Amino acid sequence: MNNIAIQIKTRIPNSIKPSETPVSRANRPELLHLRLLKRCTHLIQFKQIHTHFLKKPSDPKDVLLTKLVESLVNSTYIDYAYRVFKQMDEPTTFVFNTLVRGYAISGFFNEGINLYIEMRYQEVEPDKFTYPFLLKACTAFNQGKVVHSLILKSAPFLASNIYCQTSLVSFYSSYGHLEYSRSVFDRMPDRNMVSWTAMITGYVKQKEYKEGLALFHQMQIEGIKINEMTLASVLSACAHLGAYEMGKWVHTYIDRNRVFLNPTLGTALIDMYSKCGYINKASQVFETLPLRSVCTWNSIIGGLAVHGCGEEALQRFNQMQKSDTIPDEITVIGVLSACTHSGFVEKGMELFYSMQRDYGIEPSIKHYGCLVDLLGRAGRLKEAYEIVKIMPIKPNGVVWGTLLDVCGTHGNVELAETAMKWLIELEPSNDGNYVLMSNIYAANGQWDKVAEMRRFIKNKSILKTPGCSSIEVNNVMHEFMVGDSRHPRSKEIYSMLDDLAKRLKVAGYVPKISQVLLDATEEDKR
DNA sequence: ATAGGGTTAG
Repeated sequence: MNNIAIQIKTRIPNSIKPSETPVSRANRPELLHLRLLKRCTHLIQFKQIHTHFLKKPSDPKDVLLTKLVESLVNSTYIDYAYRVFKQMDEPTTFVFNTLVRGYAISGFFNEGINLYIEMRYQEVEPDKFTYPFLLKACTAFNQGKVVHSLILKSAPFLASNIYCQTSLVSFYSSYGHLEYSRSVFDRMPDRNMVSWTAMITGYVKQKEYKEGLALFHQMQIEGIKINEMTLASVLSACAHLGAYEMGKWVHTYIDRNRVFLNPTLGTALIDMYSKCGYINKASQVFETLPLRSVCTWNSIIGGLAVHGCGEEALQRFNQMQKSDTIPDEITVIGVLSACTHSGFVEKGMELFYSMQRDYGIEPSIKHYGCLVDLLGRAGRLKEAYEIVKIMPIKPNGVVWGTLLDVCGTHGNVELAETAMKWLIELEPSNDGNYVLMSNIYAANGQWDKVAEMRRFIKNKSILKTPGCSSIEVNNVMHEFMVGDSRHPRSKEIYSMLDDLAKRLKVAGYVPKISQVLLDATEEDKR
């Protein structure tokens, strides 16, 4: 840590004591400063060089200060970088850009935006680097729109810059405005792999998985190169859709083209197999990965958890800690979920109450949600309700919904009603809650309450989300809704379903109809 | 010096 200070003292004594020997050509202090700057990691080292430089500044002064600002920003010492910046005679576009970037990556978004304003006041011209950085400092849709108009109005020569445009595509999609992303994307004169990937990722992040995959297919038709980032997004779409064939195709592509399975792509692949129901394949991929990140571990642990492989999930958790990977809050959610799905109640509680001490992770509302589920599914409804009552974070709809769900499983109508009261406040238009409550009444034979519930739903005009499922055939995703007749071969499909139902009946399969809403005919329930 | 990536409780 003090190496650099020692080096300054031993290697350039002439500038510490200026009266001694004259500076030789081979020992020019400004070059030494620059060389030493590259090796700085701690703030104190930067300060030493800075102080040393100020005592005997070499010309031009701004050259070293610029380098110093850049190094400080890259080491996230943003406040000190600003102090150095203030000492400059004529800050350049580069320095302003660097500071805007520094503020944006350090989370001081307003400071970043203010610095851009300062830049324009001082009549320093923005360049092609300025706006991608400025967009990183934007924290609201409207701010990004302003930046977009700034580009169009005050820097029209940048409007067709691929970096600025890709930044806009990605900015708009992260604020949920895919139509804006798409309009920028469609107007781009040149699109490369990065811009296509940004647009695909935009769709995937906004849960428009089918559109994301469609764009990926188009990207391939147009012969654009793809890389591991593209494929990670595509696999995420496959995971959410359950598009197993497409996911397998990506895996084959990776193998055939020797795409490097970096931790991100590996994680996406594991998650795809796991969400498609192939937990063994997920484990296989996990084993073969050369590098794993905390997300990789989280994905396999969470996958094992929901597949009911609690023992294996706990083993992975131990293995993870032995491999010096620090668990994060998502890891804990995965492990708690493993305990829930395998009935390890005590183990789960132990983890919950020690997570702060052992891992420095403060329980979030999601962890409390897991705890309620853990106790509730095990039938310990009283304790689950106690947690909801005393938890330090205001319980949200998920927490009350969890409680409602476990009340259904264990037939506690009274507590279910309590949960429902809160859910009417917190999630008034979540139709699933009303259906669940109604089913709980039905299972308990309280048909009058079921009818009351139904009137309530009708009065509040709550729309039931249509049941929807999808299936992939020859790489095309087909969506089906309840009562759907949009498919060109829907008549054939329904007659096939009838046939299947008959054959299931013959085979002794009994559909679970006890909890179907209301007093429908036996036939409809089935 | 710039743009794009994976995992998260009912």
